[in-house]
Amino acid sequence: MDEKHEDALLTLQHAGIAKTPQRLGVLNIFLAAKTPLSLSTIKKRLAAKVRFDKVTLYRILSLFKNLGIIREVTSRNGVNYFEIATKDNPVHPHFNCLNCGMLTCMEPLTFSQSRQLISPKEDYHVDHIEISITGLCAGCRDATKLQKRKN
Amino acid sequence: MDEKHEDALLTLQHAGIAKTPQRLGVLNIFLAAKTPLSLSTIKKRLAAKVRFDKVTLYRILSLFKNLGIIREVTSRNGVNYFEIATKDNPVHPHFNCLNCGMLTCMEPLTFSQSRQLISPKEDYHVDHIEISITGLCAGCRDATKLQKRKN
DNA sequence: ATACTTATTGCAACTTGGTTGCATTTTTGA
DNA sequence: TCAAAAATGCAACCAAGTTGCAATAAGTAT
Ligand SMILES: [Mn+2]
Ligand SMILES: [Mn+2]
Ligand SMILES: [Zn+2]
Ligand SMILES: [Zn+2]
Repeated sequence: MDEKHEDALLTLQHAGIAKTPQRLGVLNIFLAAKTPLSLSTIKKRLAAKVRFDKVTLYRILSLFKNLGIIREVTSRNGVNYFEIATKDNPVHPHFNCLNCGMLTCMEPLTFSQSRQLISPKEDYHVDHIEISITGLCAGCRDATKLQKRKN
Repeated sequence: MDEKHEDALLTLQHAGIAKTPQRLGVLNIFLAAKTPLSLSTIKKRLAAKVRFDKVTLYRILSLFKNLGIIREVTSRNGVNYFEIATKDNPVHPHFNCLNCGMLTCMEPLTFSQSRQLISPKEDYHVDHIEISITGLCAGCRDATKLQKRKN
């Protein structure tokens, strides 16, 4: 039996929701992913596994998000990304390449780092802090250098 | 002559683009705003001033953004917000109330604060760091307390 | 295993946000 | 004031996401 498939089954079982092929498919995609996934990416990968309607995918993502199985990662271009939200994958900053659009996960902040971010005078109840860093990834930066050399 | 109107005129002049009523209208709305504005808010406020088409508004916002007159502020719900990008209004974190959706501007980070956020090993070229904090604003927190007391 | 109940999916229709091409109007600058 | 250039408005279009409901699949008790 597939290792990932087992994890996916357990997750749905623990959440107390039905184990449908579509949900297992989505969950396995997240479990295998190393970066946050856009909706279109999920759609493509899921299509290779199981028959599904776009409405179903929206509902599954919304359900998983509400159950805390996945979390949403906001990005510049308004496209929504998602990633798995397990205990060993706490909230962390993301790097967003302006050129290729790729999102990569960065190391989570330490407690003292995150405390520095909040001005103590602000009397807000903080739920969470999202940090997103934009720039050029290593690949795109090198490509740009080559480009410049050519010109 | 209106003070803000004057600022708006100068901004367009400096950018070297035509001074149309629609652009002046949008600019004055931004100059008067204390928080980032959503598209729908801008639309409403502009409609009270001048006749315009939605296409025009999209084009103006896109133009202003490219010229660096305004900047985009990403938010949780995928709705795009914009704020004026003058020298005395540098990039800064935002607080986003989960209950009422309100976005408020926070103090900009100091250089040492922002440097702490980047793990030195990451070989990315950083363009800018966006910090967005979610939680409950003072008003909504109090309302929640009252709610709880009632129950 | 079967039958019943409940949850989930697929489909179609619709809403909303945003884009494109082009004719009309406005602004600019001579 | 007038011609050239720029910006706007309009209509048509596209894509993303939502809703209601009937068909189907999963859970559950017998
Ligand atoms: Mn991540
Ligand atoms: Mn701000
Ligand atoms: Zn890149
Ligand atoms: Zn609030």
